[in-house]
Amino acid sequence: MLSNSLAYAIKALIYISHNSSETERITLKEVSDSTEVPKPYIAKILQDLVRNNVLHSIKGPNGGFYFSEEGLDISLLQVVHILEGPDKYNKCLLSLKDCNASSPCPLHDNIGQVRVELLKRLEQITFRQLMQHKKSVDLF
Amino acid sequence: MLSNSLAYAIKALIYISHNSSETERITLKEVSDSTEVPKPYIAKILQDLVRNNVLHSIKGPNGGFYFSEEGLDISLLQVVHILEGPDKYNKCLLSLKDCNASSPCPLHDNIGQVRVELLKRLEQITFRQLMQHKKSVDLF
DNA sequence: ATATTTAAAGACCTTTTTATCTTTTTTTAT
DNA sequence: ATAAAAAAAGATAAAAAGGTCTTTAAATAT
Repeated sequence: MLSNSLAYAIKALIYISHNSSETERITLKEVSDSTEVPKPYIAKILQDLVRNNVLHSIKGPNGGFYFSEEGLDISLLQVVHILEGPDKYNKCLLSLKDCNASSPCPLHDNIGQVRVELLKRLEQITFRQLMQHKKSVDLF
Repeated sequence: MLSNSLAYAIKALIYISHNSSETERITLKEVSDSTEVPKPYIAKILQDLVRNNVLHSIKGPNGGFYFSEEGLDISLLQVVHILEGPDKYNKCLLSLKDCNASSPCPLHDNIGQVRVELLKRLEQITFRQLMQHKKSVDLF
């Protein structure tokens, strides 16, 4: 239901949210080791998130990735938009061009409700919330 | 949210459900023309559905695809299982092995509910229902 | 200044999904 | 029997997703 890359990103971000601050950065190696996502692959994903200001990073000794205070309030939906584009959960389930509330496709009212609910929840969930989840501490 | 192939399959099946019977078969060409799915691609999908008894087909002149009476009661979930395998909407959103109600991952209770609702609806919807949808007549 | 540590960038490879083309098999009408 | 109509099967190609490797750039400690 969620892509591989998105699930990896969420795991990595939860890990970083727990362990980082502006002064305590997490290295790529640590993220890769703890989340068990291949290093070059998670690197690509994190680079993308840094470019889009979800995370910050600093190079060199004692460098690494960290969440700023504001970053923690980024929603899952924003991460989806960055990694998969804005259309991922936002188009007609049958890819019809003229599907809408007044002229709905046969799935629009039924499965479409689920899609809308998914969007709503993705928008509500932030990393500040996720990091408070009890399991997220020993996820890794 | 749904794969390309699955959306194609659903469109084709809705079309066939409207226009076929054991004596009136729909040719591949007609399906391809009406749904605007490339012929060889929709052929592959329909073959798969025939092998799995969702549809029936007959070769030769006046041949084609048709839904049997029982076929119309096949659920969308069964089609998902055939085309995408049983795990598609059935595993932990973060792909954790030990994610369950008593030890849920951080998405389990929230996004997981949406997943369960999706499964429930996919299971309830049959082609007999979909063919009664008003738009499904002039979908194509 | 230099060496070391670390992320960034870019080239490359593999697998899966999407799509096309060609040949074969089956059925029917003549 | 033969020709035509149609699906089945299989081989191939293109694009996207997933994954790896190497080089470059930046920061820090010495």
